Amino acid sequence: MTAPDTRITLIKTASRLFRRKGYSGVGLTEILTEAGLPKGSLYYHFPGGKPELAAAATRWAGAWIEALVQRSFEGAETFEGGAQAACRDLADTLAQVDHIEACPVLSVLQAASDTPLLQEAVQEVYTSWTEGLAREARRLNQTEPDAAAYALHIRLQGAWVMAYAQQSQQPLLRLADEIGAGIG
Amino acid sequence: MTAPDTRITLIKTASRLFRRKGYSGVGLTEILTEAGLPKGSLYYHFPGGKPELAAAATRWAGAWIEALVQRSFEGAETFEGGAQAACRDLADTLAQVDHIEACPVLSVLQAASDTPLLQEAVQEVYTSWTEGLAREARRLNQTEPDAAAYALHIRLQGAWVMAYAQQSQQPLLRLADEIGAGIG
DNA sequence: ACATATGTAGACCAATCGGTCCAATGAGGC
DNA sequence: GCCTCATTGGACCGATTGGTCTACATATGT
Repeated sequence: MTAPDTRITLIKTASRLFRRKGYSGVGLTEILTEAGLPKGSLYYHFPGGKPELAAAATRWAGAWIEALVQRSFEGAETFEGGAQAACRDLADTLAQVDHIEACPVLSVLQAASDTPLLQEAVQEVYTSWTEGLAREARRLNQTEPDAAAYALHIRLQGAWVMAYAQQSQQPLLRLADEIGAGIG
Repeated sequence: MTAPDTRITLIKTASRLFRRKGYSGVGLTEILTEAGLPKGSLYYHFPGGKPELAAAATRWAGAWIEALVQRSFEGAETFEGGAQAACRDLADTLAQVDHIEACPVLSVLQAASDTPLLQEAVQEVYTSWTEGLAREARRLNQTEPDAAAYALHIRLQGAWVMAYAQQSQQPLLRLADEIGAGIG
């Protein structure tokens, strides 16, 4: 396996497992077994160990979701329309496997309180999401684009939590409907 | 220490630690040390071990938050007013200590995927919250009370996540303002 | 052909994990 | 005084934790 492949394999595997059991719920051995790699590779690519791997996984997953949302907004002509599309695309993506997975960033958040590296990574991703949404809001001539972006971010977060807890895409679809109906 | 005291001490201590580090991030030894109790007591009161303790802690914390929100709604004359009060009361409660703590139910959620006892407890609490809010919505003659309750629940969840990530009560206060301004 | 650098492979470590088990304690009924 | 039963105290267990260290494979440049 070539070097860059090993790195990205570790990141993807770690991210997937963190989403299922949370940062502290996954051991290095489990990650390495699933990735089919020895411990030496991990500590070669991530000398900082588990926290550094998790920070990289958080940023990688964060960028992936941001790209997904941005794609949803591409065809939209209003901010509301884009927001609805984002909710539905996210719902569909989550429903592609039998188990609804948690937000990869959230799944790592509760371990961030005593891991500065993770704290930084999470805040960076969240900030980037809000800014990305605000950019779309401005592009679509939304009044108060920053407030609208922030509000949407929060609702997506909340709906995803509920979707994960209930193991159903319904909360996200319901959010899309609410946005369409203009429910505050 | 009398029997009921021991039980509630364990629940409170566990809930507090789970909020900081998540279910998997806290060991039984840490809980017992903080509680000043031996292992025998834990397995006497919670024969099911850590999962059973966590389920009890989730329900206890869930009821506590539900009571807080209900109190916020008591003086309200509109659903929006009650929602604003709930956001602000929650923000104030979280700001009473230097560190903004996570939602106790959320802090246990990511461990629920392979722990049926926890899965049940979390779903029970979330359902109870939504129903409680819906009751207030009906009392205050909100049109579509169920939808309004669900929407508020989701926004509170999301805002709390952001508040925890940013270690600031601002997201919750901002949500209160949005509700007042009628931003969708 | 040889030296060097880049990764991989995995044995090994102390510390901690959740859990089990039983002896000691102490209050209440008789 | 004694018996009983609820509860506490804590030693102990095998498994797993994150992390370290060294030996080895492979590729590349000369």
